[in-house]
Amino acid sequence: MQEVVEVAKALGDETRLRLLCALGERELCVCQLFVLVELAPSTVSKHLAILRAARLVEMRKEGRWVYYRLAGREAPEPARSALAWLRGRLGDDPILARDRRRLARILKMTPEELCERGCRC
Amino acid sequence: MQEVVEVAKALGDETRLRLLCALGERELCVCQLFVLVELAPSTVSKHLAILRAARLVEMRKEGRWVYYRLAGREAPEPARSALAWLRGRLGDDPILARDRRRLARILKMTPEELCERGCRC
DNA sequence: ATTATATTTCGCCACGTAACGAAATGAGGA
DNA sequence: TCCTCATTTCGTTACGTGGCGAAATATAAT
Repeated sequence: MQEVVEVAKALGDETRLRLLCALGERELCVCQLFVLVELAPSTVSKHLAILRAARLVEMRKEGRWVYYRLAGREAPEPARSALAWLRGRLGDDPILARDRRRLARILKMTPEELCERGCRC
Repeated sequence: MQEVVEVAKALGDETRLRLLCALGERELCVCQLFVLVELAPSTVSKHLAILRAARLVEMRKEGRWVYYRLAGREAPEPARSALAWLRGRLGDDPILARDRRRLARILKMTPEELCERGCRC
């Protein structure tokens, strides 16, 4: 049961849902994520740690950058089915729609470019 | 999205999962529920209000007693699918197993008997 | 080696929330 | 009507959580 509680708690926050939604189609670098949600790097890092503890996302280090992606086949059932539940439920939200538009622009830059333009990561 | 956040928050608490699990098979009176989870009536009442706000349960008044049950067909999609998600995920937990045993004994009494025996609701 | 920089950890503050008991509410019964 | 009693609401307290900036960590580049 504790595992279910942890997953549900992780999903019970608007910022974390935005992050999961952004990761729906592709993996993203932390610097792309905090530019997207417009919060301090430390704040986004903490959110990602919570999602990771609930096994909803996985991470991958590449040089100076850290990439996050949604949990895959090897994730425990509660997390996997929760992601499936989410996918069906986050269709037409104005905040998420705005995020998708902003993300499209962010994706036109590589993490290198994004950070050089004074995102001051 | 706010609706999804509210449902997830409601599910992110052990006591509330125990209540939902107990309501899985049948409706129950508040006095049965707080005897089950061994918390103060006011505490259980608040948990039920949170579950009700998230549309995960419905209530029915009958005389002095109030009965709660899981939300049915007329509940909004996020709540209904969340309950379906839950059902598959709360199988073999020791706390829930204990609750089932205790609930079997509680169900042998009517709410009248339960309250007369000094449950001091 | 030293510096620069992407991310995380830590310490703090403001706010949310779970617990309780006391008081309020509301429905029956006397 | 007045009283009883099941439930909810209110007020309080302790603890959890989201936010930030500063310091620590780790990796590349010079």
